[in-house]
Amino acid sequence: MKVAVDAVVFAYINKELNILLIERAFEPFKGKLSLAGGFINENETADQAVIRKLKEETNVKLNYLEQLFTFTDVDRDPRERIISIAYYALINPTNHNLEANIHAKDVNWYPVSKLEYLPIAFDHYKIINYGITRLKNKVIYEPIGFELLPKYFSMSDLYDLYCAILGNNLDRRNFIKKITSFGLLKKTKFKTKGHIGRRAQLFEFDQKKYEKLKLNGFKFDI
Amino acid sequence: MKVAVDAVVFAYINKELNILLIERAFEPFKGKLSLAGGFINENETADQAVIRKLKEETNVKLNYLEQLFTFTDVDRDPRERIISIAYYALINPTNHNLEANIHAKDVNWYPVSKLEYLPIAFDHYKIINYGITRLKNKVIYEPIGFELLPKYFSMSDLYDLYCAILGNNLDRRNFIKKITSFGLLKKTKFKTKGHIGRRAQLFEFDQKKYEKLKLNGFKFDI
DNA sequence: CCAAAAGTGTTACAAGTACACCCATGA
DNA sequence: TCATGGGTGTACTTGTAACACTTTTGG
Repeated sequence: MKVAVDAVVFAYINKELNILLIERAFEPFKGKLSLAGGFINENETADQAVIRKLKEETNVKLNYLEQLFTFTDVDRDPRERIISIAYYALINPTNHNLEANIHAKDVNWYPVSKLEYLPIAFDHYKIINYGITRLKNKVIYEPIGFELLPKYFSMSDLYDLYCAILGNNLDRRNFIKKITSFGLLKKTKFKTKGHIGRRAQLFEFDQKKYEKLKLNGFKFDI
Repeated sequence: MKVAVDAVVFAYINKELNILLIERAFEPFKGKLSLAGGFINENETADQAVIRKLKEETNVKLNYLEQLFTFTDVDRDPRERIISIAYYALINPTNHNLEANIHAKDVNWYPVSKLEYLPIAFDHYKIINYGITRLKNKVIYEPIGFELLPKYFSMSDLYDLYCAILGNNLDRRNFIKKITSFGLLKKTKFKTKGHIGRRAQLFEFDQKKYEKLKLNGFKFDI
């Protein structure tokens, strides 16, 4: 019995949630798309294996990594019994430019909205959907959305991101009112530029303040 | 690399949350307490392995089973590299009488409140705490508490259970008001007996109605 | 001056919280 | 008749939801 890791890697590109998939060069499922992943070495944890494999296969750097679920169906790999410890990861725009990566030949971003039309290998479609569900649930009560945005972002960026993840049922004013009420966004001295329309104030998420508040029982909740 | 399962099995006994532990007969950690579990066979899923091992080792029957987390620290077992897919399970009073079980010689229930004083083997203390945290979080937004109670239960049973799990910060009247408002408790024709004081109405959880409501977007939430 | 995106408050309604007394029963 | 646990309602506070116009800016 072998043990592998697989990672559902999310990025926020062109106002859409995207995931990272690799075009397989060999059988089984040659030419189809699969998650990044691979076997765990004897001397590393599963977390370390994910980070190593993502570096090897795609050269992306992760902002956030969390274990998702372990898939153990007996026939999930046609070759032999392989158990997969699945993860999901978030990366921000500084790190998701694949052009800059040497190893990224057959690695690409695919919008979540188009997944159903793609040929996805193994049980990875199931794993991806599990990841999307977890992200939707978690983004509501943990401030992990910021890991998908650049360090400085506008309220509109943040609002659009939440709409992209959750599916548009948010009232813009109420969203801003609530997120502002936590006092976790530091106003920076910067504004957006290079676009039409009014310039937006840029903010920065105050991670340290969040850690402190959390210790005192504060719960982030959109 | 070997793959095992371990289960944090919860029962509600004497108004306290208890977990099932086995006294180890052999080294390593001989005489210490460990979770029920064991290796996964080549032809079974992890879920099936948990059910099989619990039957073999403790003969208890599970009401609810859910994967918790996969623990992969390199040195978590002193003998060799063993990855553990941890589960938590809930069982109700019909099934938690260990006296009736042949294999249950060194298997016992231990109140969660006394865990810190017990000698617990491997990284199982960590796994148990992970399980307790998950149970606390999940019992709030999924109706899994009922799996710890007998089929027919009183409002006081339910209230006491939630207090035992969450730690007493509940207002009795508000709790009953809320849980009643869902309309998921069927009044039975039975009442408690064999105790002093006024007799309590017994209720039954309406699983089918819950499934239906859930499809329509209903969210259980204490 | 126009098109585009940013920014900003109020009101109505729903939900949550705090709180105390009477009832039924068997011993 | 008393001790024990069961059962119930209201007022207040807080949070959520719905909703539209003005401001800034570059072209």
